Amino acid sequence: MELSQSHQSFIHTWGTLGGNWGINKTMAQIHALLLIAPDPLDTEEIMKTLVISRGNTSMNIRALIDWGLVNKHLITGERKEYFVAKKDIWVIARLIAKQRRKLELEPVLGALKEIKTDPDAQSDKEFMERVTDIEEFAEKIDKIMEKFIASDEQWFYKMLLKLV
Amino acid sequence: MELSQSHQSFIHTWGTLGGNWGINKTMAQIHALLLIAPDPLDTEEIMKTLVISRGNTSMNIRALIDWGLVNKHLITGERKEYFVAKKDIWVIARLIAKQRRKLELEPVLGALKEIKTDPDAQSDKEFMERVTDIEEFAEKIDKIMEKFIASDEQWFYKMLLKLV
DNA sequence: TTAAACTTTCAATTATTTTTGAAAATAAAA
DNA sequence: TTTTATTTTCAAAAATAATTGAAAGTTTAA
Repeated sequence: MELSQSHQSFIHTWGTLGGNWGINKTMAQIHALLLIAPDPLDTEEIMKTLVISRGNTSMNIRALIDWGLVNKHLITGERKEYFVAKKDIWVIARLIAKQRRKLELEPVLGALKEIKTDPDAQSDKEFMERVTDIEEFAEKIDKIMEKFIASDEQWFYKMLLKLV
Repeated sequence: MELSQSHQSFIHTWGTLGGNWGINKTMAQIHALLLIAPDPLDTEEIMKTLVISRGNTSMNIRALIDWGLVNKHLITGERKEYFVAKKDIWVIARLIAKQRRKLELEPVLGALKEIKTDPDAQSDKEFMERVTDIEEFAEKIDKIMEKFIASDEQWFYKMLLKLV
């Protein structure tokens, strides 16, 4: 598959954004390619289009499937696997939020709670205050994300109306 | 300055979190150290406490000041500069959101708009739909961040009440 | 002025992350 | 079975990012 200029820009943009969001560049680019592909693609085609190795392609497709952003698509009579991306940006955002919450926020919350159990820390008033402030803040962000992840699109738009 | 176990954990945790948030590890660790330091610290003390080089320390303090997370603190009669971190987690969150919006979201919005002007793209119905969906979503996130950045703490708590 | 105190810069080094590609594993077909 | 098609793994290589530290730059004091 030849990529037009605008398709390339899109893949590049999505790749850069991914880099900022804990998704590696190749993973984001494969995702971008599948997002704009009208039909399911196989590994071979993804490799060739993005000019990346077989191993890299395989690993990152796997990751996309783990995150729930991409699904396998089997074509009867064909042996190899094809892949399709979920197209709804709302669904995509929720899936990404879910992973980031799990991989980043939860461990930090755990670590902060752990720190607060240290007797040394407890005797340091200022320090405890700082840790507690941050913990409470992180807890709130966690709650918002939880809500967001479990929500439907309507909730999001209602929220926007209230906010903006 | 000797760091207690809990202080070390805190600095480590904050450093890890920073890594996920576009802030480099050292920058986040210096920030963490200043967050829990009862008094302003000078470059020498930061270097020694975190066991990092002078150059690294200088560059990252500079970055923290650019982001608005840290302020210089001059002591009369002393020649060297001391540094203090803003302690209010609410203020910190807004300052970080401001940078991330500028460095990450805005360029993506720009790129998406650019892509939409390409005649090639405009004739590709599916592609335009995808790009437009993402653009509209990003626009909404941008608006929320703008609101958040300009808001006060009350706004945030009111929002939380509405949401959760 | 000059010297001392302190800060910044940046080329070179070191550490970390990503990618490759060939071999091993798996699965379907003959 | 055995062969062929396809996917996965992972050690080594390449690419990228972070860090050092010594030299250059600044600023203040003498």
